[in-house]
Amino acid sequence: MSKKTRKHKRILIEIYDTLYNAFGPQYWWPGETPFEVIIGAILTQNTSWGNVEKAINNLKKNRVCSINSLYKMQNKQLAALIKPAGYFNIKAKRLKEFMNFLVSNYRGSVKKMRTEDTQLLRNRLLSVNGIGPETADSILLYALEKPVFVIDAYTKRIMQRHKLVSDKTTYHELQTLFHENLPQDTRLFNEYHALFVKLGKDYCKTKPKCSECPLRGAEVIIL
DNA sequence: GACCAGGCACATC
DNA sequence: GATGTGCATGGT
Repeated sequence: MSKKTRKHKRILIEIYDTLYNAFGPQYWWPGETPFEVIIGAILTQNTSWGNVEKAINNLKKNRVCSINSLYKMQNKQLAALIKPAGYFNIKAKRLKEFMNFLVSNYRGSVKKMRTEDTQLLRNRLLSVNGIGPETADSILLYALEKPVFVIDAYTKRIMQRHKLVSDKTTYHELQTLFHENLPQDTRLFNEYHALFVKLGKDYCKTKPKCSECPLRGAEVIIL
């Protein structure tokens, strides 16, 4: 192992330890079932989680938070129920696209989907209209418990602000960094990403609060 | 009232 | 390949 690689590993673990010590376990994903996690992953695209919860509660109140119900439901009706999550027309379509995918490829069974090879499944998810890299990886990690590191706006922003990666780093490059320098551990990837979001929400928004940030001082390491 | 939030697809150059 | 735009609600 090269000196540089060892450094990367050390820094990524240090960041994790720092965040974990500061915030403790985050108990992610906030969802009761794998299916609900998937719904949330699609609804939370560019949207605050509070609004997503409202939308999911609407589905539950109307007893339609299931594959069968959503598969059969009209786009228009679904859009009305998920309205609080924003982009409701496009998200209704995306949810239905996923239901079609699940029914036609895995007989509507999340469990069956889970037995699919991870790389293959990721590619198939990406081919579904409305599922991009982050949504696919959120589904793989949080709904299906595959060791896949999720990169989101917070992850990118935090890593860039601390000069841990360049401004032009792509989703794939950033993900590869975590995959190559951490043990392939679902629990670790789960907690790590959740901690990034916690840090992002509390300290690393567009207007950062750097003076109180647990990661202050970790600014000058370039990977 | 502006700005932002746990993206993605599509158009255009 | 890079860059711009539409999608939309609810909280700060």
